[in-house]
Amino acid sequence: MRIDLPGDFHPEHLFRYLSRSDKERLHLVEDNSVYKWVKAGSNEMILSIRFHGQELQVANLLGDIPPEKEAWVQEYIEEWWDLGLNLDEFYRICNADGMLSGLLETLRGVRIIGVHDLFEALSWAIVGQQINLPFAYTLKQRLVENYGEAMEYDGRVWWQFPTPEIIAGLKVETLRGLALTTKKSEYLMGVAEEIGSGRLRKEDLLDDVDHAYRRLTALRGIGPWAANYVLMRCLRYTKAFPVGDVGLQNAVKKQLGMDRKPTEKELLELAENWKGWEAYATFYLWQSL
DNA sequence: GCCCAGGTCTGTC
DNA sequence: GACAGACATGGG
Repeated sequence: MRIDLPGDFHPEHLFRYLSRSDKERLHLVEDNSVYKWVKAGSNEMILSIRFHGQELQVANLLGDIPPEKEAWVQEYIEEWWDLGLNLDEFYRICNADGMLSGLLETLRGVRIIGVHDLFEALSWAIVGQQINLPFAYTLKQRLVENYGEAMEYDGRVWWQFPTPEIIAGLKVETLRGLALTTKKSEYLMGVAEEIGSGRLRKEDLLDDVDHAYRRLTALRGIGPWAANYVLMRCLRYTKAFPVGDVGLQNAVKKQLGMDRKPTEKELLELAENWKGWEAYATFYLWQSL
């Protein structure tokens, strides 16, 4: 099947982002294609997504894509790469902003790469707090390879992120053994329990960003940064804004040639120009590093 | 060895 | 509400 791409889409940005760690186990980038093992209800597929001009050619390595699942596949990919969003308003904001206008020259067309699964997004936010990104990927790899489901196909091992049920059933000491801190282990298991029990569901967070923020920050281990990170990457609110993010701070420091990181107050002042598109501004600034 | 890393919680004032 | 200290480990 085929999926049309937005006119300004540049796959090299996507490839760069998806390839940024060799510890990533949840998708594979090779040649001109992206591969991912997905479950659509009772159907399992290894999607092969190939870039061909302004369209994607999508296939299933495990067989055909069932006709009744085509819409699911299209929606899955469009949500993953935010293909359905019109960025014209964001571009106008960039062009009117001294700092962002420069970024637009190289990044135009870049879209926020999403994380479908709420548990995975929250886990990544918890794991990645206050550590460098390479180490965060190491921890994620350990979680996936120890507690995720594996499948062998075509001489490779394909992985699913661990389910909340599995993680909730572990012991703190076990997760400590992966080099997670005691606190992070507790946070992870708490979130796993909350989602696994059905008390926290992604679909309940999609309508109202303020409600979603309150619900997320009520979880132990999820503070303002992590909540906004999840609002941005998983729930796709374009106004989510992880102000406390050190990557964002470093990007602004670099763009403005500052000799120190900007304060939160300074960031909020800059963001006055980005109303409604703070998440995209943040993502573009991340990409500028 | 030192500083920093895609922060959050807890206790104190 | 503001602020300091603890958390704990890896990367540069």
